[in-house]
Amino acid sequence: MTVSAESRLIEIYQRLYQHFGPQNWWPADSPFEVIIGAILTQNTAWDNVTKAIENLKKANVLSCEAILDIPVEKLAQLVRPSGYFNQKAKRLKNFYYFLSENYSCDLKAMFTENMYVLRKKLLSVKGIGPETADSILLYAGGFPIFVVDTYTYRILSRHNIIPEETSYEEIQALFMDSLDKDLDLFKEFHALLVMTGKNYCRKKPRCEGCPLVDL
DNA sequence: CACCAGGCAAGTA
DNA sequence: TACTTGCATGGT
Repeated sequence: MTVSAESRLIEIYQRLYQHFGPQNWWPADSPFEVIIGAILTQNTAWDNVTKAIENLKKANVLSCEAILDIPVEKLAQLVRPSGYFNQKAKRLKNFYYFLSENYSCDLKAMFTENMYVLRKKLLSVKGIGPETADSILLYAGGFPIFVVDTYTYRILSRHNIIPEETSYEEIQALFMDSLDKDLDLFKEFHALLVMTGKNYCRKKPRCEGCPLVDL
């Protein structure tokens, strides 16, 4: 990694923060809701996720035990607005089964684990990949780990800060090696990248003809 | 009508 | 290992 890449990230953060201000992510009332949202928002617009979470609230399905008790078909209907509802109902079940078996449904107990040990365990749950695991660790668990998503990749590659083929973990390491390990910084930076990432067109590889945001 | 959204797992060669 | 495909609703 180059020194210039490090300073570019810090510069980008300063500009985004000055322009948009604090985002106060994750938008949720509790760590429980953060985890639900992290699974439901996979490749899905957040507005649809809020509808699904509203359904869960109305049905009073707001605990580890409730998720495990409700039939998967009913759970699927409740989360239907978030798309991929059959898959996501299973994924919610998978995570809360994992939480039940290993930590007696106690999130605080789970978060006493070492960050990277827990990350590996989360990745072993079917339906939890790198971004979902890191979102849970950062925004529900308060661990200083950086969340990488499609916008993060898109912005960095468009501005030629990283090559096209850079992996998730490489991008994550770039941020974590460049920035102070500050929880609020990690939370805000990821949120700001999502905000501005929506302004980038999706075409590959270098989005010929598409304007870049002035970072 | 087409395209996209805060991914991930499973199948194929 | 390196691609490809299925999953699916709702907004623009």
